[in-house]
Order: sequence, then C-alpha cells, then structure tokens
Amino acid sequence: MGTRDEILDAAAEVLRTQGFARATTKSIAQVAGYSEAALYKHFADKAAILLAVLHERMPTLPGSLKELIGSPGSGTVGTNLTRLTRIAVDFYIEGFPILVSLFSSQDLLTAHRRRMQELNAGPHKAQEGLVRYLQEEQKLGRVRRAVDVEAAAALLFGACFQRGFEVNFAGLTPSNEELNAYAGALSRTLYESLRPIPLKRGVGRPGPRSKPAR
Amino acid sequence: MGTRDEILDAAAEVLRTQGFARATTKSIAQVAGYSEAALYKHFADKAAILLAVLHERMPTLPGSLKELIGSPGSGTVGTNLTRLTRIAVDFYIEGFPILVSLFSSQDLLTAHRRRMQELNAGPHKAQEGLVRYLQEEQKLGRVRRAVDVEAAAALLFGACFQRGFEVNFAGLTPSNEELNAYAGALSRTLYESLRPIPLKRGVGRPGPRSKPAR
DNA sequence: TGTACATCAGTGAACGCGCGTTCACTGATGTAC
DNA sequence: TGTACATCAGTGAACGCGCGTTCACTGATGTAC
Repeated sequence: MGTRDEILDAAAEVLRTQGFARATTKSIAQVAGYSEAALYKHFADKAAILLAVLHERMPTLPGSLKELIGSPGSGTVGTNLTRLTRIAVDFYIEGFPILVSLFSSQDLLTAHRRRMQELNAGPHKAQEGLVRYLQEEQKLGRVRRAVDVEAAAALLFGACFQRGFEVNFAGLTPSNEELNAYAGALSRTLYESLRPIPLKRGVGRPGPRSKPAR
Repeated sequence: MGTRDEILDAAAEVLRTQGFARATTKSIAQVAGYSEAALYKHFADKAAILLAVLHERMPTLPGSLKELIGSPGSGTVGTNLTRLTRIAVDFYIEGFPILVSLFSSQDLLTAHRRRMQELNAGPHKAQEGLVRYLQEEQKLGRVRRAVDVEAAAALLFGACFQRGFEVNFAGLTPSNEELNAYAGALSRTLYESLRPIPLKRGVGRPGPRSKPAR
C-alpha cells in the first residue's frame, strides 16, 4: 500500500472518529505517520485529500449488492430482501460519518456533487439497483404489479440510512444479531406490501404458499 | 426578538447555507448585524452558540405531529399516514443540515447527546409517537395485528430522512406538489402492509371496502 | 428638576494560537559511461 | 566496478492568515436623593 493510500486511510479514520473540525493536516499526518509536508507531495491541497477520501474511501454498496440484484428469480423475494437489507444497514452505518462530513463545507459538497455527476455515480445508484431488481421480480410475478417499486426501495433503504444515523449519533456498537433482527423486521414488514398473495386478515402465520404463476 | 435570538438565527442560517466550516464567529456576527464581541455577551463561547442552535433552532416535528397522533380512530389510517409523512418530509428536509453539522465535531456531538438524554428528548421521540399511534390503530382494528409497528415506523420515517439527505445533497428545491406526491407514494406503499383487508392479487384498483369490525 | 452614580448592551482593536502551506534540505535509489 | 549526476519521497522549520477570545471603552438608560 502506497503512501497516498495511507494518507487517505488516516484522513478517513480521523473524519470518522473525530469529525471534520479535527481533520486537520496535522492530525491526518500524525495518524498516517508522515510529516504534514508529505501530504503535499501526494495532494494539491487539503481539499483534494478530503475529496479523495469521499470517493475512494466511502464503503461501496454496489459491489456486494450486484450479485443479489443480478439474479432475480433465485431464492425467495423475502430472503433476498433480508440479505440485501442487512448489507445496506452495514453500508450506511459505516459510511454515514464520512458521507455527512460533506455538509461541513459547502465548497466540499459542491465539488463532490460535480464530480459525482461527471462520473454518473452517487448514492441514488444503489437505490436504482433495488428498483430494477423489484421490477424484474414483478415481471416474474413474485412482486405484485400494482406496487410502486420506487417507493418500496425508498422505504427500505431509507430505514437503513436512518439506522446509520442513529448508530453513529448514539455511538452504539450493535451486534450482528441485533442488525440481522433489524434487517429481518424491516424486510418482512415491507414484504407484506409486495407479496403477490397476501395473508388473510387475522391469520398470524401463513400456511404453505402456492407457487406464483410464471 | 432579542439579540440572543438574532444571533441564534444567524448561526442557524450560516450553518444551513455555508456549513460548519464557515460558521465562524466572524460570519455569525456579520449575518446577525453585531460585532463579534457581542456574541460573548450572550454566550460563554462558540460551542455554546452551536449547542443552543441545535436545540433551539432545530425544526420541531412533535408539535404538528401530536394532533394527528393524538386522535387515532379519526380520519382514515391511509390519509393520516399521508399527512403525517408529508409533515415528516418537510421536517427532515429543513432540519437535515443542522442535524448533521453535529458530526462535524465529536465534542459537539457528545455534548449534544448528553444534553438530549438529560432532557429525555431526541430524534427517536418522534418515531415513538408514530409507533404509539399505530398501536392504537391496531387496537381499533384498523391496522393488522401481526404488523411490526416499530419496523413500519422506521420504514416511513427513514424514507423521509433519506429524502432530507437527497434534497440537501443535490441542492434541490422540490415543489409542494412533488413533496405531496412523494409522501403519498410512501404512505400508500407502506399502508399495503398495514391494512387489515389486503387487496386480492392481481387486482389493480380495490372495490369498495367493507368497514373493519370494531 | 438636577446631579451623581450604577448598570448594561454593544464596540474596535488587539491578543495568542493553530491552521494550511511552502521552502530549502536530506538521504536513498536509479542510471550513464 | 567505480564515479558523477539525476530523481524523488520525505522532513523540520518557518510563513502569513484567520480563528476564537478578551479588553478597555462608549453611550444609553435607570435610579437615589
């Protein structure tokens, strides 16, 4: 790993643990184990370091998501959504502090936004992936046709995003079990509005389900 | 309006429009129309100004929410949820920049967190209100018993929160109509998982619904 | 009513400090012949 | 193989600037007698 990467790791760590206000060249250099001057051998200025952190050190949702999303029809929609939700929760918990440090500086936000639209990237891309997945499942008859899949995706990822806020706000360190349970509750609750054959009212557990027509 | 309030308004505006990095004593004083020295007649230090902004200038959800939440059984659950969602979307769009400026400084976050738990307040309170409302409607038979109301509340408010992020991130200024449509789509989609008598599969529009037993 | 003093919101100018940045330099590594 | 030079990552020390904060002061208002 090169010096440049060590600097970015250090900057990301400082941003995550101390916040934007303490993310000075001094503390970044100190955590990286180099002099402050060394930063300027690899980056034009401090803004360049922060921008690089923002799009080289943000955890990437799409990577682990694509394999799920790329195979509609496999597994069950319910379990697919649960696994996907679990991944998204992790992503937002990890990424939240770095993501919101954007709002510490209007200049930084503007620069990042411009770069994002040049690359045609951004946080909305993940959501689009889920939307496409749900549309595919609609075609397969495994998600009800009448469902607004954009709204469904917003509900699911929105809850994950907010969980990212809560965990970082309160300084929690939730266990794997807690996060699994949370992801399960979200996707199961939402799935009630997606499934083609809804439960009859008052029935606690569903009986064996017939396969949807295909 | 006293000087103290003018200072807080100015600080909130700077925080919202320029971000934490530019929220200096100089620019706060300038926007407020006072000298920097004047700030210190009303606040112990800069941290005290920012803390006061955080819990005197954050838009308040509970105020307009309580009237809705306080009267389960009135209106329909669907329209109640839509109105409530619309209010929450506004709240999060407005409040987002100030809320996340917390993460600019670990010290600020810690101080705010401590104060919030002393007052037993915080962002989670609004969500608890929605949970209680849904529980009441469950008792009235207007929300299915088997539904995990905490998960449902997290889905709904989470989507609003994320919309607050998107709008502020992209610098959008959505119209009332757009926001109404968004709130409607969210609550309608979620309501599919809550309603006591679900649609039959494949039916696009529901026929007239029978009143739930009470 | 006038006088003497107290209070208090607000100011201009200065303070020291820590910030981001630059500079001349070092020492290790590569390269031509 | 040895010599002379080039390149380059990294450093210690210094730079000017803008930050948060303090200070002695002003001028308006209130108050006792």
